[in-house]
Amino acid sequence: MEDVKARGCIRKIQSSEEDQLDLIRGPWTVEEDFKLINYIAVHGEGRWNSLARSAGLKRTGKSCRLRWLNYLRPDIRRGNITLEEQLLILELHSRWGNRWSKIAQHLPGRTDNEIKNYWRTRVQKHAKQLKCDVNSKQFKDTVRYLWMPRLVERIQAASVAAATSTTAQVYATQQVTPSYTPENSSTVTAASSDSFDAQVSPVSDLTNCTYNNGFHVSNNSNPDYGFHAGSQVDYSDLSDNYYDHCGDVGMDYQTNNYQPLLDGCDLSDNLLSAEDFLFLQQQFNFNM
DNA sequence: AATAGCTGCAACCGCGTTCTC
DNA sequence: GGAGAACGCGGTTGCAGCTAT
Repeated sequence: MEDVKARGCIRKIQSSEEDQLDLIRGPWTVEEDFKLINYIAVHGEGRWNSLARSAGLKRTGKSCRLRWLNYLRPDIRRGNITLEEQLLILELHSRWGNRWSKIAQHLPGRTDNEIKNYWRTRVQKHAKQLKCDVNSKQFKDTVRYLWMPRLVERIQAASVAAATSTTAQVYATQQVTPSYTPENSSTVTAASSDSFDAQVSPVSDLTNCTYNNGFHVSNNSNPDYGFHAGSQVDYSDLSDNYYDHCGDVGMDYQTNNYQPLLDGCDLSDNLLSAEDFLFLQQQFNFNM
């Protein structure tokens, strides 16, 4: 557990009403965490204002809820955002925009706050480096036609590497079904009524796509999407939605199909090489 | 070694929506 | 049906730790 006491001072809420209650704000202490965890273990969550009082916490209900949901919940998945998660975030954000909570529903163990922070600190950083607006069509195209294919490449590479080393042993000893084979790539239907959820195909569809030189996007059985190796990118000639052809991105979280790819993958953040950036900057300057 | 600038992320805030009485 | 409370979401802030100079 993080030593929250190490962070900043604890301040009192200024408003008179809350001042009377002697409410605390700022970083949570270990003691407060224990109080909250223990109380929820016995009484369950919800009714946060009364929960805060009953648990003896001098916090607002909001603060307790946030602490629980974003940090203390037992199913919180900590650590770096994996390549698969990055891919999913990019895809879902392209569909839903800043609907962080909705996006988080598709990344078990990740909170909306974490995804939001990831977007602001990593994705927006790339947009800034490219000197373009994160909401611009050009940047969205970059994400879709360069960044996402790069991620797919790296997922494939990690998958291959894992398969040739320890994965076989894991499969043999744990009887884990190998992931993303055509045979087991059955469609998963999720509970939500959103169009995305209606048919969530496994990532095998996605990784069937081939990428040449980072800019050529093609598919064994699908039409070309506008990028060609050695040629300039023609943004005006792009398909409206590459994934309409390449298959909906989606991870099968409900089976073992997902977990093998999560293990041992490269977690570094260098998604776009210097060459990529130079190329893209030239593209942006050309189009401005 | 000092420090200025940057990064990542936990926590807060405001506001719209949903729930409860 | 209405009012107030509670909840949930997206945007923003503040600060510890890291990096560059």
